[in-house]
Amino acid sequence: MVVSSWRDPQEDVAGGNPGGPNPGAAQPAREQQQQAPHTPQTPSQPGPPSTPGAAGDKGQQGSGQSQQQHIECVVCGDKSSGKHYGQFTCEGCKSFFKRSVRRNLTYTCRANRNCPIDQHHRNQCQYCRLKKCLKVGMRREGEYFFCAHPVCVCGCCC
Amino acid sequence: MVVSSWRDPQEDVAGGNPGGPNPGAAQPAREQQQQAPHTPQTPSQPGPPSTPGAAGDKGQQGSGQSQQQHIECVVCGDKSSGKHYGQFTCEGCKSFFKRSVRRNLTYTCRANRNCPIDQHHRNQCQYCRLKKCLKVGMRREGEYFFCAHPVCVCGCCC
DNA sequence: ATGGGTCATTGTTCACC
DNA sequence: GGTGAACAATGACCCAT
Repeated sequence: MVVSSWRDPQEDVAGGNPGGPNPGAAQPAREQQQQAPHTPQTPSQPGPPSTPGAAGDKGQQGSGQSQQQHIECVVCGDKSSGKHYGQFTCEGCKSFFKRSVRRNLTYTCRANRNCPIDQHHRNQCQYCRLKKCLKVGMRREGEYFFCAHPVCVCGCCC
Repeated sequence: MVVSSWRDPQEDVAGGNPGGPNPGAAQPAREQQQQAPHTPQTPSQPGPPSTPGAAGDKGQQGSGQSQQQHIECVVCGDKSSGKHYGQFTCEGCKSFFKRSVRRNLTYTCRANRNCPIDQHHRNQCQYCRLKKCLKVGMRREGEYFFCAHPVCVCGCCC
């Protein structure tokens, strides 16, 4: 099923690079960490306007809906697995926030602290990722309950 | 390690002070200890067996031994430390493949492009080693590289 | 439904050659 | 300058409540 990417052995080895959309010389020393998830799946981009962070409704599918709503992670836009620490986030951002908060981790941005945080860049700057987690309203356990607002205006929790 | 002289117009991220000119302390304190040594245990991959005839040939549970199964690297036959880039490989071939692919390295065989690749000869011809890596099905698909854009527009990494 | 744990897998580092 | 063992981070999956 695989192995189809290998070409003529007479050719250059690196020429048969499987999916190297990165022509040119080697990258500078900027090899930040990236992650290859176990099951790389399409991010299913056509997300409905879930208006993350704006509506605190929990009734996303309260009734017997069998079809699952596609809710985006408000941090990186990946597929959300539910509400975590106050916001709809993916498993990755959930775990990242959990680790960061529980261990009081401190990060440093090597750029200008405005790195884009999306599904493909979220692991490249921990500082900016945590910054965005806090910006969108993620809160550690017990601080806020059932409030999806980045800045609470409903008075239900803070 | 540049741009360390800028000031922070924003709020702190982790509660601590990450803004200090401390480019070396990007990584958090290391204290996690649960990381057991790599014991290649039976992968509970729900997906289809990616290596039908290459990797799982160790008869690993024939007697239900609690001792760790010895899984060979499908490239060189050394001891595998788990599945890497789609196949069971050793740490050496894992790192070699990563370096080769990430940096688009080009190698040249000085012989006839059929050098034997085993544990003791794997470093003698990079061309044939990478050739075998690809032949056995190693791939970097699903890996998140710098960005998904053909031409990076994010400016943070490329 | 959501916080927390697990752990396979990837990324990073750096003696060593 | 390449290699690879050791270390660290990530996130999909599972469980408890």
